[in-house]
Amino acid sequence: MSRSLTFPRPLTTVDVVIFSAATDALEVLLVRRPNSADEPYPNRWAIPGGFIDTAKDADLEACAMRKLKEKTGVQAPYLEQLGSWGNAKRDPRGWSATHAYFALISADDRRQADVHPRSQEAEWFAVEEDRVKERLAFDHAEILKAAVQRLRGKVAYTSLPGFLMPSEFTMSEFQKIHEVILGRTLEKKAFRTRVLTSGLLEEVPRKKEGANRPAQLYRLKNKKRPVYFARAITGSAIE
Amino acid sequence: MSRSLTFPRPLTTVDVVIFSAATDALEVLLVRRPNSADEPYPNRWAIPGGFIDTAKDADLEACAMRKLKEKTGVQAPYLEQLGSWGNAKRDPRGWSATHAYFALISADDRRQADVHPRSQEAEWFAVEEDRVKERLAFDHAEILKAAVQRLRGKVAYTSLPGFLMPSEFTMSEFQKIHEVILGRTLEKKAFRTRVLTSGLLEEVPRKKEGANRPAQLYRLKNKKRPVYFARAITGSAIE
DNA sequence: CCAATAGTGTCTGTTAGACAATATACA
DNA sequence: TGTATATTGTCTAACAGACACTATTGG
Repeated sequence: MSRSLTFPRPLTTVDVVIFSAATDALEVLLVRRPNSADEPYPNRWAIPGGFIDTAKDADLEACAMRKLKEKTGVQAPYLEQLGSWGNAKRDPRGWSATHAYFALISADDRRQADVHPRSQEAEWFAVEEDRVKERLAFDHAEILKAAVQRLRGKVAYTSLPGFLMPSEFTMSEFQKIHEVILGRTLEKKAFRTRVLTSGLLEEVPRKKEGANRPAQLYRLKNKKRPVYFARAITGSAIE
Repeated sequence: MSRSLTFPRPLTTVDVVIFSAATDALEVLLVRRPNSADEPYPNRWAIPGGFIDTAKDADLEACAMRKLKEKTGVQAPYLEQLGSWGNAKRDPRGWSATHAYFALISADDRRQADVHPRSQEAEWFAVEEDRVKERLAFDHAEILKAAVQRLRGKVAYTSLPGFLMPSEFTMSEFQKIHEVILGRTLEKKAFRTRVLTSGLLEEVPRKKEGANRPAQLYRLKNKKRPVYFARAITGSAIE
């Protein structure tokens, strides 16, 4: 047998930072660690994830999808690899490495996402700046921070926020999500022009009625791939 | 003991895609797999890397640095996490995952980089489009492709090529590297203006002499961090 | 003077940003 | 009519791209 196989193997996990948008905040789904003495960080809130099941998981992404499905019931949202974190100290059980993903859940899926009746306690938490109020298990605060910064960075030059919207939405609602993620207001006309000339959206032959002028409804033309802009919205953090 | 520790652990490696620039091509450092029957892909060219040594490597990045040092002798170039690849099939020895990094080696370091007298045969190969001519071991062709695409994508809106240059260089040389990576020519004036107004470079009080008008020499102002541009050079692939 | 490469002048087109003006609903 | 939100008009500044022109060296 090859010498290499005798190396001690790190513990290997996959974690998925799951974002969704509430009316006026970006939110992240966290799960509570089991309350048992032989588990690390008992009772702490954590990013959903866990060990790779080499029997069930064909590859890393499939494993991430499985975790996502287990926590939210959601099938195919936007899923992107975020990075990996591995060192000797992050898990008291030994040298461990996690492959981190981040997922965007549409407002529609979120309403269906049935977070409670599952094995583990789970809850949506508002993201402020680049963290949540709770102390997280492991190095999950750092991973969450990286996820938020990646998302924020990409908002400046991609259409990622589209994946957080319901199936139909107004331009103002779309702008609002951008503002929530970026943490600052955007100029209305510039935003509309940018979005409309990009061909990212198509009009729905319907308007959203209210106590004021009705707003045109739009939907994503492509629910699979984001659009990349050649120019960033300036002033925002660039990843 | 916690149930989770009984999961079979994937094999875990770290690979480093090491780029450097020749006069008219982007090059990548590959190593030859050992020629022994109990090793997978004997004799094939591969991206340098290997198993994590949980005793020596404090974290993933340290492991990547170690691999880099072992192959090139280079200490601190530009090193960025590229992504991870893991599935049941990529290594015949079992479910395995690799944490891939990519590194940029300056032309100066490359001249010093003493690639041959090491344990393993190593060689620089020209990158064409997003691959090399040789068939690579494992899924390394895919990883290399991702690395090239990432680099190419970032060239459109960052100063990454700066890390491939020697310590002093002319504007034309700098532009040439951009062109080599992007695979197309760039407009001279636009390039110079973009670079010079960005504050990325500073003049060296010296000129490069030749059989024609001498050229101003420049050097990077910041050898650690790349500069991000708000506008991409258009027409190029966006990551 | 010629060849070769370095470097500039100037015009155009695109688009983000600022900000004011107008439009359309309900009460 | 008044209030609220949607949508448009218009001007400016920044900057990439195109392209022609000038500058400076050695031979």
